Amino acid sequence: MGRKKLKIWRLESMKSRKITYVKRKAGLMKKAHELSILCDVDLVLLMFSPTGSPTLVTGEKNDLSSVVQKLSNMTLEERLHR
Amino acid sequence: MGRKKLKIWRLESMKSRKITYVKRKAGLMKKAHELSILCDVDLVLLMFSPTGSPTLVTGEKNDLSSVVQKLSNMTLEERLHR
DNA sequence: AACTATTTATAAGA
DNA sequence: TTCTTATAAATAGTT
Repeated sequence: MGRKKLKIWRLESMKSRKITYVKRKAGLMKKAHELSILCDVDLVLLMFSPTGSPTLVTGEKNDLSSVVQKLSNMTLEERLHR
Repeated sequence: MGRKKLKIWRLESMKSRKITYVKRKAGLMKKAHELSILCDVDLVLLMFSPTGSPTLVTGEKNDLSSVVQKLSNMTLEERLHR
């Protein structure tokens, strides 16, 4: 989107990275939330701004630790069967 | 996007949820990866399909546990100062 | 912080 | 179920 096609590599200036982060973070949060609602799935999105400020998005049902735990358990189970 | 505007609430049929999950998951993963590259930030995206299959996306530098740990530490620090 | 030209994602359909 | 395409949505550069 936008006036010109953007190449996906690290933006040179910190100023650009901050501006782009704010814009794209909003879009990503919206998309993550929509996916969790539409498809009724557990989801966690954790990101840190260029200055280190954290943002956490989770679906309706579960918090960060329980979802991470869910993955840990599953990975463990899968390991037992492979 | 798409031929018609979609209302954001739980899709009725499991079939729809599965189809929509596959499509939107791909978009969300792409966006998450782009954000981490463009803005050079740590990021974790963890989601489960309607049938429970997990997908994990992380930025280049960090894995799931280190990023979750980073948040834990930060939250702890912030609590100490509030 | 708001605008808008343009790119990108995707809901339906094939 | 993979591909197409009309349309909605996101956003890069601008103001």
